[in-house]
Amino acid sequence: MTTKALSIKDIAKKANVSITTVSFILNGKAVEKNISTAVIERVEKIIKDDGFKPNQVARSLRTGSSKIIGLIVEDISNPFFSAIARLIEDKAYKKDYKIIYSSTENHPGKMKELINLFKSRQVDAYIISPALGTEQDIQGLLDEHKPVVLFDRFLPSLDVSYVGIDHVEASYKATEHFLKLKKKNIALVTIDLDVEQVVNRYDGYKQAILDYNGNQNEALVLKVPFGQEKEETIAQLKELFKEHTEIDAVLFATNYLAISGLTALKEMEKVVDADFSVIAYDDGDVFKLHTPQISALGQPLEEIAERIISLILMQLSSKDVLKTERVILSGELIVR
Amino acid sequence: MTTKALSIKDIAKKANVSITTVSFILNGKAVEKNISTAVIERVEKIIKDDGFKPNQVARSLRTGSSKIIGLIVEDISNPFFSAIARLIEDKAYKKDYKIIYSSTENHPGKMKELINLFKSRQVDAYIISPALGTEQDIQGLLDEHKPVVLFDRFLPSLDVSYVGIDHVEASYKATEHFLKLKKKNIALVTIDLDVEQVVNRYDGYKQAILDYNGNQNEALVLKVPFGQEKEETIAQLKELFKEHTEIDAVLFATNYLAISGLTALKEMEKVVDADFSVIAYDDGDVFKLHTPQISALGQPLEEIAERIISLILMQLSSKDVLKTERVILSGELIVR
DNA sequence: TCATATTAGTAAAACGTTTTAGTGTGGTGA
DNA sequence: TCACCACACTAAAACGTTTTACTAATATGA
Repeated sequence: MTTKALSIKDIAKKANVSITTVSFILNGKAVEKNISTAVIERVEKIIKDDGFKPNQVARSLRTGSSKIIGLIVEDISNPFFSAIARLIEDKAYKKDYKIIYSSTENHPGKMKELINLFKSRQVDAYIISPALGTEQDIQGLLDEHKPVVLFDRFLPSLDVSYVGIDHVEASYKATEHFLKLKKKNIALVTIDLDVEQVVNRYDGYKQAILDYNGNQNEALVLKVPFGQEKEETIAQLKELFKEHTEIDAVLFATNYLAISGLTALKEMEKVVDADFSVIAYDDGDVFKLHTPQISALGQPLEEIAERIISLILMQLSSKDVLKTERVILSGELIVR
Repeated sequence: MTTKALSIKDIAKKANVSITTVSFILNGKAVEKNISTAVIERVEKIIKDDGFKPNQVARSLRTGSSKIIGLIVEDISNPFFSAIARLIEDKAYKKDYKIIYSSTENHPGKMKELINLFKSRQVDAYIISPALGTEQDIQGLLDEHKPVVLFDRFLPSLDVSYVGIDHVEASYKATEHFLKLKKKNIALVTIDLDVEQVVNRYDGYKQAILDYNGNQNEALVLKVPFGQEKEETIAQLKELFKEHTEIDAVLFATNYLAISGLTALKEMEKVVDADFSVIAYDDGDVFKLHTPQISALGQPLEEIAERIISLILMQLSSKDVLKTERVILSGELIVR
């Protein structure tokens, strides 16, 4: 039963033509290369009847390209990333590209390893949600003129294409919403990381309070250490809410912080209501089904995926290096 | 800046040895092949200093294996699958295997396409959560003696390894829990699909009611059409709950059905409480944070991933075809 | 001293494609 | 009739490895 896979040679033999001819036909170069329609049809019939599929590995070796796009995210099991992955995969598939992915798991060395691994597999393009300190690794790809698109997180020191949302605007909108509801003591729960998209969320929050002459109080800004255990975060949050009973609104800067926050509140038996409002970054079933429903800053997942893929495909289909493009989309405040 | 990647030839030239020698060293066959330690050290130093990484594509072409495992699921953005994917990826990575994945999206033809694509990429092994009607495709892989492990869903007609949980037992446990709480009218919300793991959930439910002399009522079993739009499902559920006000407990047979169910209840303003209990299949933050908290049948994700990978690796490392193994784990009823 | 082992390596084929540089035939124009 | 071109196709190199079969030199045993 173990039949060795057919090769182009078998097809050539069967059709009584050369390997070259079969290859031309396979690659749609038949007319251009003056292959007669009779031969084309004969060969195509055999290919179809025998179900011959060219060996992509050999093809990659020869052409240097693989029709594979590498996707590197921090954690594929984060709903935001898995949703994006699914959408990207779907769109890429339609253009005959496959996705090979990996999670970096906040492990600093892993990015370099992954990039090397992907390179040795002759991956054609890279879609990366970059961790801190991976600038050089990504610059390496750019130096080799590989198509690269960053998303979700941006590295300002790199001249590279990017798709993401305007985090200043998004957290401004959320904070503004609180202020219009006459909230006086708005807390921000964010992470302790000096990267653009985190800083931006903080900036939008601060700017809104400033513009509305709100109550500025650094004590209400909690910066959770990056990568900290969930239990620890919950404990910290409980303390915040206990110490600062004046808090009447909280903006959580990531979806998992919001989940930890809601867990903390639940454990404290503190309810979310008109006197204590919450907005979460990224939307999800958890927030929709929560009692009461939780307002959220939704990211336009479909559009993010669409833009990423079209940037990648443009670079892939162009002979020369295109100039980088930064796509900044708007988050949507979903008031519940 | 565009430096062509180094090849084994460059290393050989630089070290003044043959390509063969470098290859032997790279593959740890140096001593076996009587290469002197002096040469080994010299070559290894050059490899390290120059950061040479062998081209995996060429290696695959020659050896016929790729160090890639294909993962095929219905939808990577389903939290159950993305959680498993993450765990599998992590464990595979440690053994130097990478994952290439795809979602079949309930599209019947896509499985065959994907398998062909993966074959043409010389994927070494397959981890599949099979959709209905894909028996022949998977049998094709078995015929070629490719390592295959199914998970989550099983295809009884195939002699293939499998990792999953005992769904009869799980839904029995859930239903039994309801019965011990003196529930009289226990509804089951499941999907209208004639596959083992779905039928099993139904069987466990029925058996428990039988064993406890409970109230058997087919009208309380809702079989939602597979692949139906969420809105439609919610409407159906509302109708069920409206028509049958006697229902005092509901077991949802999948996580997304539970989410639709909770949404329906929320929209009807019907609360989950002592008089109306709910158990969801698969655990998640949604259920933990729900008010009240929702009991769930948790699957041992870590162990499932562990078992899948170890089955795959065993098959991969064995010369001959191993006999198939079916690993049936227990789901855990998390009472909240 | 001669045959034989052992040591330390290498040349070349093979994996399955793509692509460059041909080849041989028949037709056309002058 | 000769030069040239279009047409229809092909031989062989190349991509970067692994692996088989070999060589040449030295060591060993009788």
